[in-house]
Amino acid sequence: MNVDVFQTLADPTRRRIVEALKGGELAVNDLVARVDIQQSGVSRHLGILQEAGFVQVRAEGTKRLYSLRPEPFQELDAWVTGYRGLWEARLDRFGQALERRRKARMANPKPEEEPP
Amino acid sequence: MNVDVFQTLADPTRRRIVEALKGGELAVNDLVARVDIQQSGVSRHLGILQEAGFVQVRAEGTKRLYSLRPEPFQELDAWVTGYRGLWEARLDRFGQALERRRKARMANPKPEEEPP
DNA sequence: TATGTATATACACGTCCATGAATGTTGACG
DNA sequence: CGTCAACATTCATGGACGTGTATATACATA
Repeated sequence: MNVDVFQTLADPTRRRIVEALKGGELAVNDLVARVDIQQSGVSRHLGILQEAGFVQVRAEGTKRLYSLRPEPFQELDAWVTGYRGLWEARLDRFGQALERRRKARMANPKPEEEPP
Repeated sequence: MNVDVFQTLADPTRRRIVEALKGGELAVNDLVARVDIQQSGVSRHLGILQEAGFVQVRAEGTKRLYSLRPEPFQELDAWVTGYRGLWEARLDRFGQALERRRKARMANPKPEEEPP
């Protein structure tokens, strides 16, 4: 977790891996199929992503299933929050009303399922 | 604007410049005083930030006043929004209530001033 | 016009890093 | 135990990039 979030996300291949994992956990070979680099490269990128806290691993037989972890994204969200004033302050009243409704929708995208 | 947002933000010196500009527009020499690299380096970083859409320039005599632009931050915000489900979906009902109140506060930090 | 200040650009250098090829390791299964 | 499959690791290499030094450009002022 000592590696920088932005530096980790700077590589386009790493972002493609992260976006592929948005749909749920995937094995290394599945990722190799979606990112057009060698398997060794994917493994190294996954190591970097893991060290930065972006992914976690789960062994299942010989396969290693990688999935996303929320922490670095929260960190990124907190960082960009410090700059929201750049555009939110410029919204007029009508725009602010729209914005509030958009946020309400985002906080409640669909009726949430029951916790287990 | 053809340069990648993450790649632009990957450099720590560039982030220090951006954070220094959060307080408002600054001349190049002011930035040199806050970032411990040479003036030529600051100018080159500002060029990169400008090409990526992060900053804009305004000439005043021989000085060039740089200030932030909202677009790349909005782009970053939109990107991380695609991953908010990673932690928001895991909140239980109590946490969700807290989260909604936090968002309401953020959408309405204080009574907004009148537009000019 | 001459001089100083503010900023941008050119050039060279060293370092970091993403990639491919090859090899190592571990688990499954006959 | 031998073989195959899935994945990690090592090594070498080419390219990108941040930095400093030096130089160029533009503006202000005497």
